[in-house]
Amino acid sequence: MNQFEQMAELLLPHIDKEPEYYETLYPERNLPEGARVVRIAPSPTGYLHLGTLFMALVNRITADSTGGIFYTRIEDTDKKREIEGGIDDIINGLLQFGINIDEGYVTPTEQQGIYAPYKQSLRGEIYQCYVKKLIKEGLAYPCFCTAEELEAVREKQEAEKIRTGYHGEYAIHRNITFEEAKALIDEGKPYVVRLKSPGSEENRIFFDDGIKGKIEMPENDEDIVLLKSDGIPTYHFAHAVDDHLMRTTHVIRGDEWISSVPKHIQLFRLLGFKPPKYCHVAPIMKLDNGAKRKISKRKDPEAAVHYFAEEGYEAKSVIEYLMTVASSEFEDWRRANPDGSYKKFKFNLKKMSVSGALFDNDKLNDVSKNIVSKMNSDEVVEKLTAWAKTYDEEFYAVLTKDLDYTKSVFAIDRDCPKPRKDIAKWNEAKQYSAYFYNQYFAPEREYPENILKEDIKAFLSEYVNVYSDKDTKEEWFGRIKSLCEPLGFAADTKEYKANKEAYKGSAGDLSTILRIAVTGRRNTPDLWSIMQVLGYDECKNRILDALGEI
RNA sequence: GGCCCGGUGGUCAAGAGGCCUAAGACACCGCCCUUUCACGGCGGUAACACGGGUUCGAAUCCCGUCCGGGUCACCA
Repeated sequence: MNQFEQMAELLLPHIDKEPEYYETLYPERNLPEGARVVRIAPSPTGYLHLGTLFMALVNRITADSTGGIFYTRIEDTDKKREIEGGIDDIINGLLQFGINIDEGYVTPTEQQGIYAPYKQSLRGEIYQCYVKKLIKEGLAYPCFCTAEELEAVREKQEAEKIRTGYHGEYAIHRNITFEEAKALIDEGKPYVVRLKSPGSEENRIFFDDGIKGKIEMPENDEDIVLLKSDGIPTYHFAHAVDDHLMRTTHVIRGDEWISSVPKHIQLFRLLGFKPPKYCHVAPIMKLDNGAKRKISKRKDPEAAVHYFAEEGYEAKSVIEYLMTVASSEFEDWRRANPDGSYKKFKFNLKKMSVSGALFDNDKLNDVSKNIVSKMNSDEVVEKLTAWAKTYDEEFYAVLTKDLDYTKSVFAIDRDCPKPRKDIAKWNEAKQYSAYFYNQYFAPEREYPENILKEDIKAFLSEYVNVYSDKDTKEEWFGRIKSLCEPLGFAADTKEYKANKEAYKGSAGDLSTILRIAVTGRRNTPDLWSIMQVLGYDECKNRILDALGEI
């Protein structure tokens, strides 16, 4: 045994498998030409985040567009930051947004696929096997530096204005001998295993990013950590081993990773793996006091995807919006395919924006209003009550007290060719429908200023006598018209516009008065429908009530 | 600071040297439709960061400046 082989046995005596074992255990995939194998590799350090959802979506549609595979892999290599329930939240969250998973953690508890396990904490021996190989080849070594020592080196480098990091002559343990290592280990000193980087800053590496195009960078010369002192791999190393063994073809991830690509490519080469195609996606940004910045879990409520559910956005709306961000071609496609599933859209990574888009709430609302407007009233009530049940119990009780009534409320101006678009999210529904429920009906009747109080009073008191809930819409409006002339109002709008001086107002003004009397608002859907839903007694009471106020 | 990436209306963006007198969508404004509000239709305001090149011709190619963003861990 040479020095390196001795070192390998010293550090990883329990590893008895050769890489070939895993190469055959996890064979190449048999997929049609062009099929892309992609993945999302979340770490359970927090709740499902908008950025993660977006990344999952982009991966999902990449797989869908190429007949490939989308899998999940849990990167739980950081014990310190892990939170309880993190996996559940992320996987369930994706599922709730309709992002189905082909392989890996298909549900929070169920793994699927032959490349299992899909959780890094369960793959320790695999990583160690490859590390052992590297050590044997003299490409990795133990480093016994403490955090303090590393810090001291960095300060020195900063003082001397040298590039910081564990490289070259600053890589203290780079040439450690077997004997030295053994002595330190016998003393019980903790250590990490580092890569003995053969790279040089003088060399350039090139790669063709699937989104950003050609990128050139200095080669990696840092002796990066492969195995942490607890024997768990770092992201870099786990990425190389897992994405190779799981036969990932395209690594689609946030562009904060771009600067690590030289490390990753080096790792793949040294390990004898073919690097995947890297596709770096720009993050979703947020405007903060005039400055653009990456959307942050800590500062922005909409960063945690829970926010959208709480507000009452349909998962579909959020996805639809994210699709418009993912591809500028999507909206055109949507116009051509108004009812098709977004999954049918032929997504092209190259068309993605290279710089981060600002999260646009107006746009989300617009997209969402369109989606809600396409729902029929049954669907609206079903979704709305489901939302209210968990986020607004009181409203839920009000809505479900008489479900048929609620359905008729939300059927107004809806099950028709030109449905209204005034609800983007369910938490707006209470305000929208308040005057239909006496619990919430608190009218502040403000009549148009150009109409005299006495005319309002006269009209309302006349109207209450002729009002019938048996009228068709035409008959109903006919009654309002018939009250016009006697009160000095124009029955015909065109006539009124042509000859305003001759009248106190028009039929439109009178129906506005009625509207205000009945609903307390000036802006409502079709008044006749509203009065039909409210019913004769209620309408009459409200009109009388309004009359009493004047 | 080093290394990367980027900069077209308020926002998202189309744009690959002449089709650009620069699309489209959101937002905003106006008009039409109309019993209100919406919906719908029509129209409008508004942009190639700046400076040098290259070229007959530049939003597009090159250089510089400025401005944004990312990254420099035993985090991912």
